[in-house]
Amino acid sequence: MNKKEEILKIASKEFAKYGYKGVSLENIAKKANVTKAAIYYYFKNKFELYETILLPKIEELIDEIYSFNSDNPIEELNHYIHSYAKIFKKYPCFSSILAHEFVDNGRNFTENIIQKLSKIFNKLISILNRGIHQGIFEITNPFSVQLMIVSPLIMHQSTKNLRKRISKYIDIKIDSDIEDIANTISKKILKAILKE
Amino acid sequence: MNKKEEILKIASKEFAKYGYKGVSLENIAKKANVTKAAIYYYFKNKFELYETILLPKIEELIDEIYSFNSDNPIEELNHYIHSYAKIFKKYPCFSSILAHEFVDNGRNFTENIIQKLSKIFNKLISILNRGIHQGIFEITNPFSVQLMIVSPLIMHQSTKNLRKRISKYIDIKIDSDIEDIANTISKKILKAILKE
DNA sequence: TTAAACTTACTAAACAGTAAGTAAGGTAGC
DNA sequence: GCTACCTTACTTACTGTTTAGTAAGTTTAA
Repeated sequence: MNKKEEILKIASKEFAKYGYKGVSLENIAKKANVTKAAIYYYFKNKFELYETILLPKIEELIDEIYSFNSDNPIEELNHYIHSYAKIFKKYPCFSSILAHEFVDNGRNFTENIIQKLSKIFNKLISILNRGIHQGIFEITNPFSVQLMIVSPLIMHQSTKNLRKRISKYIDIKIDSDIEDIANTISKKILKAILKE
Repeated sequence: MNKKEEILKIASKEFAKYGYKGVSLENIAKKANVTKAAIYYYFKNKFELYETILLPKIEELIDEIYSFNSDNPIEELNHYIHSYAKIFKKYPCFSSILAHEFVDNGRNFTENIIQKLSKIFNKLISILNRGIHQGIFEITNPFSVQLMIVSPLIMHQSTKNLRKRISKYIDIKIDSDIEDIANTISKKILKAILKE
């Protein structure tokens, strides 16, 4: 593996673990067996390194979400939820980076990134609207639905260790795969917003 | 208002906004119109200041959650969810601090705090178990339910500005009170885990 | 006069970023 | 086929800033 790839690999893990501000380039350099100046040889600054990791994942999520079309809002919502799970599973760092940004109010999101996130959210809105229009969904605030979908998926990844620590005091098994969680969420959300 | 209270007031906001590591005591001092050394006069170190803010809120949440007992798991679950909403509404900084800790895997949680969080989680487990035992709840992983309850409530607070930024690109109204969200979540969760 | 409630002025470490240098390999000109 | 000169891919050693934390001194009120 060449040095640039090595830097990106280590940096992804670091940003996932500590968030943008918490990451030290010195530390990345040490773990990647290069000097800090080598990072600056490949990337203009800390933010360019960050964006190089983050942007492609957002774009892949958009592609995944928009890759499926159906007249059935239930199928569409299911695909929307599983798109997140699929990309989060493929890039575990991605959901953790998003988690850090969300609690930080997107401090390091450029306007470009905000627009891409809006595009993702727009898809959910159109799914919900069609469902309401077809009379099969209850009227629900899309922001609430988005929060109910994305935050458990994200938190599932980022609270892994915390759950492990808590389970020392409680007799309970740690849950398994993010796709299982996505299935659960998908079923529960559908059950929750379907009209009876 | 005396200086200690002023420091605590400012510090709460700062920890909520930036998380433990992101907070600068120099900055708190400036905003509270004291010197940094004044903070060290009242608090042994940064962590003691943090714990002074965090611990009482956790304890109040425990009290609130355990203040209600019923044989009806539906009522109990509803109370469990609204306990979070009540305390989060009373201390908006609390949910944001929790959010930062959760994405940080509880890096600044002492064993003491972990035990208290376990106690909270235990209540949910016993509610779910009773519901399952009475045959009215589906068998669901309590961690998933906890995530579905707490993460949207927390994220609702911490993504406020982010949602505002996104709504520039999307024609949608920002949702209102956290208690409305709690109501929505409570209804949806119940609908989701109730056996039909 | 003494204790509480601070302030001033510092230290040491960590941080993003940079300037200047260098080793290795390729290329151009003769 | 050999020298001169680039370019790529870095490293060394630094700057300036921000940080948690401290030691020693000062003011104020009982």
